[in-house]
Amino acid sequence: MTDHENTRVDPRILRTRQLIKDALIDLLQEMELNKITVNRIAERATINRVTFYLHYRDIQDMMEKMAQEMAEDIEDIMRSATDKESTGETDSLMLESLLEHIAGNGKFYKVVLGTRRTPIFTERLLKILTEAITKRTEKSFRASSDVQRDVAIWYGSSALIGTIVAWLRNDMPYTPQYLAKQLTMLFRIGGK
Amino acid sequence: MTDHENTRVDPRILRTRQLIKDALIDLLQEMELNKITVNRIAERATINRVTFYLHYRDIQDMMEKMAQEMAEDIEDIMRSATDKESTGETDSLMLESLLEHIAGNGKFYKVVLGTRRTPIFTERLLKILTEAITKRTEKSFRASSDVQRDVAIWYGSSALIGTIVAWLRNDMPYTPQYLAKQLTMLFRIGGK
DNA sequence: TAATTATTCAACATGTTGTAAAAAAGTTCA
DNA sequence: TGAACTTTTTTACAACATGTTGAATAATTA
Repeated sequence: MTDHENTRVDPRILRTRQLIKDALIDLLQEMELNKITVNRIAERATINRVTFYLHYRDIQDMMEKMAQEMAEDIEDIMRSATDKESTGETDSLMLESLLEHIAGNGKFYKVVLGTRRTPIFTERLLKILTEAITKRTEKSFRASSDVQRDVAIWYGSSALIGTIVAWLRNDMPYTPQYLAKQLTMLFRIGGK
Repeated sequence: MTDHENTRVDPRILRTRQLIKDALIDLLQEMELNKITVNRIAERATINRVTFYLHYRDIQDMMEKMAQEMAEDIEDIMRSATDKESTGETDSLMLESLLEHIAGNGKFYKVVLGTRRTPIFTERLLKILTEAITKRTEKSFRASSDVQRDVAIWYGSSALIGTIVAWLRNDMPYTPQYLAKQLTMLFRIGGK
């Protein structure tokens, strides 16, 4: 997706890794994870099977690395949304940026978040959202409604990620902006 | 979990299937799904590997069948909660019965819902909750807040299942009754 | 161009999968 | 109880997947 590399890297490495990643995303659209082998990935990526092992320990390891990259991308996006705004609309903007990013890489996210095949990615995003909400409600949480704070955080973060997943599964029927607004409304009234 | 069988079944079949299921749950507590082989399941279940194939096509098939059984159990529970109540507190009672059932089979649910290893189960429960909420809001939905009904349903059902998962992961720090109350409150104010 | 690094090729041991046929063990029911 | 039936075990097999090796070829760098 993004680069993440400052030091000059051998273009063969970049090319090979990209081919492998594309191949995996490709295969995940077609079959369950347990049908995907290093062999198939190598074939699809038009590389030698041994080359795969020069870059990743196994498929699991590869997915963890991809999830890590995704998490870094998303954290960057959310950080810069927080930075550039000083009005009170930070979380609405954060959501909007996040959804735009997801929509912009729809093919990737539809596979890794929208299918049941790769829980690592969903897990990772849930963690990011949970942390964001936890931070956000650090001071503003009002215990008025007798709701436990941790329950409210569980509730809100799962709601966000679940809605994003459903949105992806339904091929993003709303614009990122509109969905961000909807989510902000739901999020404000409940779970806070 | 429950029986589901009216016709008399050879006790060897029941015994073997139970051994296999227990073995899988056992192994899922210890390792990722991709490390679990039919061999390991058979060893742990103290049955012959070939016997596994007399009952299930493969591990995937086995998990689908287990998820189906879980779904039937849960649907029974929710149906009887709906039946026995005529006051307006149906959904609170439904939630409470559901959470009690989950708590009562904590070891099982902690593994199949609380880990990232078996998305089929989470998926299945999400579907049940989504349908329940859809039915529940069929007439009572008020479009007052400019929130799309489908978005509200995505939001609410994901919130419910996500909270249950988090509750399991944290070893159920609240009683089913208390959590049901909390969820009902959160659910009432948001997502409707 | 020379040195370095990445990729390919061929090969290997080890383990998994799914299936088969026949023997052994357990269950049912007259 | 004993005979008929069903399930489980045993042994065996072919196909495929895994992870690693050492040596060759190819691409990049400087």
